[in-house]
Amino acid sequence: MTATSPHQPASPDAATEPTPPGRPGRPRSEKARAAILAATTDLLLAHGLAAVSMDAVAERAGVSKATIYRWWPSKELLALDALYEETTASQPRRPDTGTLRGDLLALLQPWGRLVTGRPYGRLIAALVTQAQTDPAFGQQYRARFVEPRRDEARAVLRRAIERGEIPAGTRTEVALDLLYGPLYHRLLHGHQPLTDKFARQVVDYVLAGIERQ
Amino acid sequence: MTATSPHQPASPDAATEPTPPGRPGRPRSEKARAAILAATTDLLLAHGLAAVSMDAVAERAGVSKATIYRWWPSKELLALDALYEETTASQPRRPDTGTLRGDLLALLQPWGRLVTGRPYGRLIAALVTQAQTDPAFGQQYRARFVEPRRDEARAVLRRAIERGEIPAGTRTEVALDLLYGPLYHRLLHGHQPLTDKFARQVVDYVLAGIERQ
Amino acid sequence: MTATSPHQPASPDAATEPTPPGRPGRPRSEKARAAILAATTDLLLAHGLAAVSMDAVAERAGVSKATIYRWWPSKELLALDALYEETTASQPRRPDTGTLRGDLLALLQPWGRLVTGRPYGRLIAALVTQAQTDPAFGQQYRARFVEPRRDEARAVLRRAIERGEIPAGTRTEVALDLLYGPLYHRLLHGHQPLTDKFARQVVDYVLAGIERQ
Amino acid sequence: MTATSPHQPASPDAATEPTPPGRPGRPRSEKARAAILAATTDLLLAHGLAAVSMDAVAERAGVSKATIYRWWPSKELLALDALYEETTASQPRRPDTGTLRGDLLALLQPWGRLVTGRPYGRLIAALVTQAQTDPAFGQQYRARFVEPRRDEARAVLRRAIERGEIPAGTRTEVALDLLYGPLYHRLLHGHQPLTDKFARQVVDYVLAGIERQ
DNA sequence: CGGTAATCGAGACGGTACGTCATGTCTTACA
DNA sequence: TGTAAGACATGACGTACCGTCTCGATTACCG
Repeated sequence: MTATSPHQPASPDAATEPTPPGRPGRPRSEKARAAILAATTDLLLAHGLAAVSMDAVAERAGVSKATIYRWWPSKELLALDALYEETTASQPRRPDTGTLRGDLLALLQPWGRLVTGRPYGRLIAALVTQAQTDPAFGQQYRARFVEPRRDEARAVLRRAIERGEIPAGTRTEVALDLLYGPLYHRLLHGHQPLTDKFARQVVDYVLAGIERQ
Repeated sequence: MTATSPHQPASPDAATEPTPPGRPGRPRSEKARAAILAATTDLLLAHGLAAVSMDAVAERAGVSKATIYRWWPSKELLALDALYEETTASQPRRPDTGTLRGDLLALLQPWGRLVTGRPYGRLIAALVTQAQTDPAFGQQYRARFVEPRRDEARAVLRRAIERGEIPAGTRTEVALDLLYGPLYHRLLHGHQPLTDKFARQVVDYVLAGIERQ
Repeated sequence: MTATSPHQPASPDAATEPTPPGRPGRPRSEKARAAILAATTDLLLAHGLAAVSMDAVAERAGVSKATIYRWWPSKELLALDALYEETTASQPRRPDTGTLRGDLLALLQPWGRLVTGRPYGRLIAALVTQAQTDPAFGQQYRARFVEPRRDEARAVLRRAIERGEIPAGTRTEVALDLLYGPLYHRLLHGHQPLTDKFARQVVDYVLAGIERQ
Repeated sequence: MTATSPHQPASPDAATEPTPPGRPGRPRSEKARAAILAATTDLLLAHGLAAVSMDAVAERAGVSKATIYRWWPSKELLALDALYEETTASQPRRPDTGTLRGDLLALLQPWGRLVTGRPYGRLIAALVTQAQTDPAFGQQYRARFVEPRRDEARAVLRRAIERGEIPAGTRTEVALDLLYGPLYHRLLHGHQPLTDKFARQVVDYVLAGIERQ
């Protein structure tokens, strides 16, 4: 489900281009699309997902509720799109510092800074909550926000194996959870701060674990 | 905030005894208290926190809404109490298997089985979400569900240090996040299953990391 | 369905007293009831039934929509009650002028003045329209606004028969339609004005018809 | 306003010919016109005017909403045209039975059968309602559905005067209301059935009244 | 025969109102 | 004082029409 495909006609995973040309009917208003996403982002970062009501978004965006429902079936998926558009200015990175340690730090530390820099923790928690109840949503959420990070880190680990830096038998999937799990844990539970130093300690723990196995 | 103290009169952290004796007026109905918590637990496990409305709890418990609000200021704190009462049949354990590895497995694996055995993941996500917005609630949540587990694991690590099984300089706080973080990660994000085997792999990774540092 | 009985619990034709005493729960707000009916009457006479939206009534009455729906299932029945309360200050009359002609004029002419004095024609048309679609509503409407007038006129005709003023075999039901039908016709279709003079001409026509049959 | 003239360019009372020839541009689609009226008639007789939404008509007729609005400014005028086309298969009649009573019965009884044979009462009520609010519409409605009947009956009465069957001073306008008023009354209010017998009784009452005056 | 101009289909859009639901507060009568 | 019952203001929900609009495609005429 993306922002640029009506959800009733069920064009699953339609292209993201703003308006497929040469189609009958009035084309979609790019202005409205942008206003809706901007209004959603504002409300999201200011007061959390609970404050995002379709009425509030419609009013703030100067748009009718029907227009929102035409393109997004729920406020959760709307929030997903808004957050995605907001955060994916930062393109997927391909760090290559020459060492595994450098690469992992280049992944984890900027991510930590991003999610602690603005109240994203609140949003991620809300999205995770929704994902528990709505499996389709959960799949969307993971595909956009979780898997890309895991893919990056997995690639980094594989390159280290190819370089002979770590053993070929390394359990990479578990390592991924050991890398991101503690960061999410601190982000969501807040029992301790999520800092660059903490990310470095996590990386060092995991590297030590890898080398000893 | 506990179930047995009216929240308006602000008797912070009042004792949990059912009814302070020798007070004027009609005593609190223990029957109502139990019915409310039972109804909440039922709704919670059946359909998640979103399905817990004060109206629904009142109707199912055969109780008036005012009575619920008399003792719990929000459905979230009500859910917290209900969940606590439900899960704390399982007492805090003091595992002592003789080895650090055995102790950690005795902590993590039963916990993993508990939270995956029933739809607790959904509840934990919802409570974490609420904790992001409401700091007082967050403190309650952590004090009841997060810190006790960390305390147990911290004690286990300390005993291992005293036994000389691991170095005295071990960064125990980080280790705690490396132990529980990955489990929470899989529980909440669901990208991979949370199994006994996974818990064991996590423990082994962390132990290896500890020994190398 | 009356204004003073909740429509869900289905207490058909409950008493009209504002609040049955000695019942548990918060009593109905008489203030809200009056404000709702007043707001409805205002909107009704100013712009017709089409302008009566539940939202508009709620706002104007300073009342929540839920409160309106608790007592009236539709805006049509609300309008019915409002109009009834508005017009039934004028009690059912028992004219007795000594002659049939005088009695009939005493019924028809004031009625004609009432319905032409304010824009009631519009309302009656709207209620009649609703009555066509909703039989239950139609029965309510007739019982409140049509039958009482027919009852009055029927009584007048019967007394004239008892006095020997008109034949015992007079077809009174048809006569009632001949008396009120033309007045409704002019009120609703507006092809000619509904005046006192017209009412008098109708009465004279019908009296002449009665005597010749 | 007729179906065959665009209402914006304001060609008041334009001819009904399908397409004025010798004009630039694509000619009006007769197919669309017929489909729109047919769809409207279907909806009208099946569920009443309230069920006639522009969206519904457009979908059922396989036509775009813009095309409807191009030719009819409101669903009420659309319904008027549809109803007119539907009912004016029955041409204006010129009854001549030789007697006034026969002529009047020849007018009233078929009309009664027509309007009770299908749910026209509902439509007439709805149109009358609209006529109360929109004077221009009211004029259209009367010109098409009310005045023609009155014209017929008026002609019948005048011929009776010329034949010397009734007095020259007969108040014909009032008589017209006495003839049609009761029938409309029963049609719209439904308190008693509108039958041939009732029409006959009305005619007899009025004839008796005429002769006595 | 190409240009002009009116239609038509499709459908997106800003609005308004619908009827329902949950929240948290309140008012009463009873225990 | 505590409780059951239940009325209330508030505000969001998701849907349905309204009347307007912007497209591209079609179909006549007129030069």
